[in-house]
Amino acid sequence: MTVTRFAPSPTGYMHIGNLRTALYSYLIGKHDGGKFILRIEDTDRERLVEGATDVIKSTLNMTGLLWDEGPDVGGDHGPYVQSERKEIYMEYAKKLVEMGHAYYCFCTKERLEKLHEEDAMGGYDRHCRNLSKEEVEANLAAGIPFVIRQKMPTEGVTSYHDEVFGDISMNNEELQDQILMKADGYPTYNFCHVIDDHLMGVTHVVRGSEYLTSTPKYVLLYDAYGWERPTYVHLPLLMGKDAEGNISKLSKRHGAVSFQDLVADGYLPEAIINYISLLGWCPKGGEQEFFTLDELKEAFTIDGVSKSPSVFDFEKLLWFNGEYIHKLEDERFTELIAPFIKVEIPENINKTRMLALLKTRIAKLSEINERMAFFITLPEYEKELFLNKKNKIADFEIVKTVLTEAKAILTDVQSFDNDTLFASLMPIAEKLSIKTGTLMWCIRIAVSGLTATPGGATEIMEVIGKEESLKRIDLALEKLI
RNA sequence: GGCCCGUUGGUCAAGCGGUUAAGACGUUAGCCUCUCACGCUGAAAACAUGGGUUCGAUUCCCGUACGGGUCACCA
Repeated sequence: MTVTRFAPSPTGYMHIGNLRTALYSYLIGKHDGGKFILRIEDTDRERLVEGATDVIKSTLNMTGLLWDEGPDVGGDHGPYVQSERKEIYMEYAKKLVEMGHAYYCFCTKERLEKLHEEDAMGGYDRHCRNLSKEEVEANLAAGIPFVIRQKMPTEGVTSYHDEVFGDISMNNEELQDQILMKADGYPTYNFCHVIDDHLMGVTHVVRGSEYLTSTPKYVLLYDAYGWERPTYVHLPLLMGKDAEGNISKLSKRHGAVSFQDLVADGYLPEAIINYISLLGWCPKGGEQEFFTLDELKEAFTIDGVSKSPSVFDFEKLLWFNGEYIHKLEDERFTELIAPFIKVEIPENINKTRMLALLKTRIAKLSEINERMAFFITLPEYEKELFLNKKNKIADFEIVKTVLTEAKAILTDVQSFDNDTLFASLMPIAEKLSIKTGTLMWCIRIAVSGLTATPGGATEIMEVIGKEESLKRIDLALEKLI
């Protein structure tokens, strides 16, 4: 059975690139009915951010990436928070020392810093690699702080297979004797993720391609313990493009790049998931572009994952988001939009009708206030707004006539709904021998103060009601005098 | 700098030796229409580059250029 995991470290917000990794990992796990594990990698005690784990969990919950094992839900391989597994790592590290694949290192930070100053790319000089057993015992007994380092082979080549990138080989001389256990007794990522992945039965390691060149070191660890290597699936990076057109790893300088930023800006989780699923992956045939999470589970295969990095395109996300919003049930839309509405909606406004008009015209929820403002307050406008070449309105006489006629009719209209309004006003066009467009153009501007509006004149009047409509027409008439 | 990886329109991308090189976003010209939006019909726009291999390379191999990643007591 396929078992995948998402193993973030709780250091802050949920980066969109991280979310994509979680998504792909989830999809690979679930594609053929396997398991998806959530593991919290909190071994860096200095970078811990309070509440970050909750952000991770809520993001996963909101997007539907539910984990089968992990915090809150438990499982047979817990605990799923690395800080609670501390003893396990030390035990395995010591075992590795005994087997001759790791060693104690007593070098001070100062010495290491000096080494770095002398040669920034030189790495550790393996000073403690060949300490005698007696020296080690003595140092340990004296309580000198230590770390445990992996003993890398100094020659030869280490190779592994990656499902996306193919075969990767590294000369062993490139490999550093990396630290497995830190002086504070916590393991490094380089070590504990291997232990955990093995212990938790992870079959597919899915992560960003920044790990491509360090994976040989991990593979060596599996080999040292005599464990079966997992299947590696490295994902291409997510990039961003800045104002100057430069492309680099997606980061804050490119805008809102955390899941919660996007949600706060009015993007729907489903739209975000749909969009990022297509960033670096393409379904067989490459045609379908709308996917629910279930459809993604069905369609997702590793051979559709791309090797080259992709640039995150906010324009296209916006388009996706608009599509998702437009397809929302009115009721659901009303529910979702509520927290974004920052103003009091007056009594006269038919909120249901207004939201229905707006729903199909906004691309993200945060646009709502700006888009509905004219319903609530008539914008300031000059009478010249009525002039329009296409409708052959060159002077204000026709506008005045139309509005006067309209006013007379509207005063007597009982039911102020769109159909009735339209039917009642149409005779004016006939009487004056003007086109529907011309007729409505005059009225629409009078009741909206805008040349482009969501919905037509009669729809707007339905929203703002009889009293307000007449008031706005009167105001227009005054302007025209 | 060493090592690793990548390179199809502005962006996401299909393609897996022979194609008029799909599709989507964006841009743009129209149509529709009660303006806008939707929808519909079009348009412009791409195989980084030089060598091979082959009857034939966008596709396979090598070099070059460009881009990215990585070399931490961070993950």
